[in-house]
Amino acid sequence: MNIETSLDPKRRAWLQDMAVHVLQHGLRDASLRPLAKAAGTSDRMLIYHFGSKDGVISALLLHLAQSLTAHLDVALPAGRAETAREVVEEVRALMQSDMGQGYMRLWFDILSVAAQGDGPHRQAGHVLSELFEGWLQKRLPNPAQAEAVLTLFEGVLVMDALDLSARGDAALDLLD
Amino acid sequence: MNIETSLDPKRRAWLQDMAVHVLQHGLRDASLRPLAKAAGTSDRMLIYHFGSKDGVISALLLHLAQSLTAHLDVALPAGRAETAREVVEEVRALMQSDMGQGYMRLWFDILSVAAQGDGPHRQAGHVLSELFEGWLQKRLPNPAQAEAVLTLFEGVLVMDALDLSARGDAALDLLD
DNA sequence: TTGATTCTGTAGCACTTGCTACATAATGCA
DNA sequence: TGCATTATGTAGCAAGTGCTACAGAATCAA
Repeated sequence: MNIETSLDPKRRAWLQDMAVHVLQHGLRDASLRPLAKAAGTSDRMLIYHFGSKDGVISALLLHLAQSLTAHLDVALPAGRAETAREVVEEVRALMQSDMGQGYMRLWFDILSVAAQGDGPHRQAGHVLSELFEGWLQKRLPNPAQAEAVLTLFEGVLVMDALDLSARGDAALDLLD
Repeated sequence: MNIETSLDPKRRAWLQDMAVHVLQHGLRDASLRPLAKAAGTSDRMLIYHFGSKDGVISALLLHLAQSLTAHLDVALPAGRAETAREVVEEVRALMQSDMGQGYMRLWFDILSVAAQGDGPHRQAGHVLSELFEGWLQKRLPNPAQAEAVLTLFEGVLVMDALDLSARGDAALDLLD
């Protein structure tokens, strides 16, 4: 079953392809057959290699979390001196790209399942939050701000998802 | 078909019962047969009276929005002078109740579908946002704060949903 | 070469989904 | 009373769900 061979190149390729599919279509209707089709294999194979659908989704969420941080580091490298507001607005702008929109959909899918009490999705939420908070710490003029900025940014994200960006703009004034 | 007879007592009773069910189980697996069972009728009847599943869900979301504001007004009547932080913390505490948790799950379900571009859910998101923003305006010492406070509160809600309340606490300091 | 283990395709099962066909019962109007 | 509209139950369909059974192919150790 190769339960923990993340280095298996075939699995990596599958995860890569499935990640693309999920970023386009969301986690909500990520069922085995479409996922398998996106990966160029069959549902039978996914079950065989990951044990169950939950196994597939968990591996996929981990892979996506790593992809996101990689993308963030490339798009917005650390080191430039910025105000908290500038940092937030840069990430916010990044989230308007196609890739960003995909991650945003994914994020809300995770939240809605996590809010129902699902363990794996809540854990994925924690991982992503911590990754992003660490990323913020390295770029904020005052790293102690990271928790507050993270929370505020989540709110801004919600507003942007609802096409209510003006509310988010107003909230950014709290950072000055 | 009685397309707009919201006053029809039978429909109102159905919506009431379905709302209870949705607050307990979330919108995510709110399919016709369970909903019909909760309402004491059949899927056949729901389709007949609401036209389609979308018709059922739309009516249900509207009903739930009205219920929420009613609950909020009862639990936290306006008129007492409070700081912005006190207002937020009171609503936040209310959201920890069983009823509040139900609405929170509902809210994230709406967000995750709205983020995929679904019209009716996005509209429901707007309605709920505006209702809540108006509710905030009537209670904040400075009503102009409402937009920023709304955004911040959404972020706090996300953190609480992930059991990361400490992050939310840190963000509340921004209000002082 | 043999034998065991790992892989992969084809079918299919039991279930849930939204929705429809059809027949029947209830209801209001003439 | 007769008729037409409305209302409701029973069955079922086509599609999609996660997952399994079974058979055959590939691979590797002996």
